[in-house]
Amino acid sequence: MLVAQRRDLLLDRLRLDGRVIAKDLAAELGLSEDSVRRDLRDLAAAGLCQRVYGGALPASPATGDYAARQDIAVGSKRKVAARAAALIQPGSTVIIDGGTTALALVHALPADLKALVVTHSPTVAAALATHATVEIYLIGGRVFKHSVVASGAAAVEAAEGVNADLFFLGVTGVHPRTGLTTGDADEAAMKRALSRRAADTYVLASTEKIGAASPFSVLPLTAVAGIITDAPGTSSIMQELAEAGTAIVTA
Amino acid sequence: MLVAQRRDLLLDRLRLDGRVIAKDLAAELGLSEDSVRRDLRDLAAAGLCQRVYGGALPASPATGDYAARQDIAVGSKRKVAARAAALIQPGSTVIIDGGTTALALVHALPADLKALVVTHSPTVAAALATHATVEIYLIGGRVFKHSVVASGAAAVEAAEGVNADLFFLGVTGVHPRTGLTTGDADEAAMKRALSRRAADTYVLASTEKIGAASPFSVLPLTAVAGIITDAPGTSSIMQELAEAGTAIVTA
DNA sequence: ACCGTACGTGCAACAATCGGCGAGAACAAG
DNA sequence: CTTGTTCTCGCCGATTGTTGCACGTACGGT
Repeated sequence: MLVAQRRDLLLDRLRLDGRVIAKDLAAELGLSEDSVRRDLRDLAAAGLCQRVYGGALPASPATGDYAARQDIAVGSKRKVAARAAALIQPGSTVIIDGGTTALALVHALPADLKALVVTHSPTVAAALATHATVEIYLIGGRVFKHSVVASGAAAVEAAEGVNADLFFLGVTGVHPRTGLTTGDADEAAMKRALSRRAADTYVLASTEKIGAASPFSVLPLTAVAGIITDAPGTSSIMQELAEAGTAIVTA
Repeated sequence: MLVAQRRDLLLDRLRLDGRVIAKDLAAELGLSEDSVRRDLRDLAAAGLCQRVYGGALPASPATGDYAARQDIAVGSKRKVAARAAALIQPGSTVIIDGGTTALALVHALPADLKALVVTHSPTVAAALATHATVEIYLIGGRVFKHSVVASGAAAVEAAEGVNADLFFLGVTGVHPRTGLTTGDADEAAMKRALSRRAADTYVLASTEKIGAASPFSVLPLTAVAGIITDAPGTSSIMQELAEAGTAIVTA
């Protein structure tokens, strides 16, 4: 076991378990707690984890000194992405939509996940290229710039050949009455086409999407298996969604 | 055991095992740890692996295979890219291959160029998204990670529907006798398919490609309209190429 | 307030690294 | 055939990195 490898392992455990206990790791790896502590100290110094008494936690997203709003949005997206990633079964086929939340999902995938990811987003595909074990199938077509995804007739046609277990749908609005909406008609059609090719569709809805509505309707709320969000269930909009029978997956 | 052979073995082990331990390799090959270390050091300098205490790890695709190669001969690539961009007529349809030189071409495109760019590289497509006036058509298919392009049957089929004026072809080797070569058979087939769909094919050949050869043949030198390179025409390889009747476009 | 546990630091032993050196092989030029 | 050059390889010594242990301190639960 190389030192650098061990540190990667620590970071993996942090991502997967959300924490690391120095004593346990020392026992598992068969070395002294001192060494584990030293590693954690170094990783913390590099900003890769947060040191706590007894072990360490993943680096809190709020470590940076960015604009506060951006941090919240990023944190929200990351939470939603992490919850979405947990839904993916090894060996399954997953369709991932375009957009920033979908991109966060790519980064939240476990490093050793073996799965086939289908996407119509070149950005998602490019980001996945750095993942060791995931296979990538890219849906081609006319690329629309505002959201950087392939859409149009050719893309819909290419999507018809796909059969997936899950589809992670990104939208710009989730509203109790208008349902799931987005800003472009062609894109909405593309999202519908992808949704038809998956057994279950989950919506990636970071906080700011909840209660918002955009011009073009994608799907009714009843057409999806669940909405993944980190918005608090106590808000009136969330309660309306719950009353409408929508399954809420809390991140 | 030849030196080059030994280094290939090291890279194979890195791919297969995800790590190499200097001590073990030295014992296995029956030579001193110093030699193994020297090899690892050189490979790391070339961006092909990441040196760590006790051995080496594969270069992460994010920073290594792709990003490190990007560092190498960046000036050369940029010159070639600028010359290639000058060949594009406004209003034409252009196919752009994958790879770092192709990416340089994207950045070298005039900001006000109106053209349709067809590509099977998600990286190229994503980079083009920031361009104001260029339209993008993405060819989908199975994405191969080492070069981050869509290849395979579906991609070839999707390419059949395209008719372009120019194809900018990226290869890893340009040699007077072996012609144009690359490192993957499927990729070579894809490049041939794209070449058939364009009236003229130009090769993007930064200096380090000239005189090099890779396992799989893409096209003979006679099949392309020209080779864009910044290698000096005085070198013996370049003179051999010229004598073989290859059109050289000097950057 | 007390006690067990975790923490950090300094230390010693050991392993790995790096640069330089010289021996030997391969090769070209005279 | 001899000479000189270049490359590779193993070895040496100085340096740096890693590890476990000991000791005093800080922390958290009871």
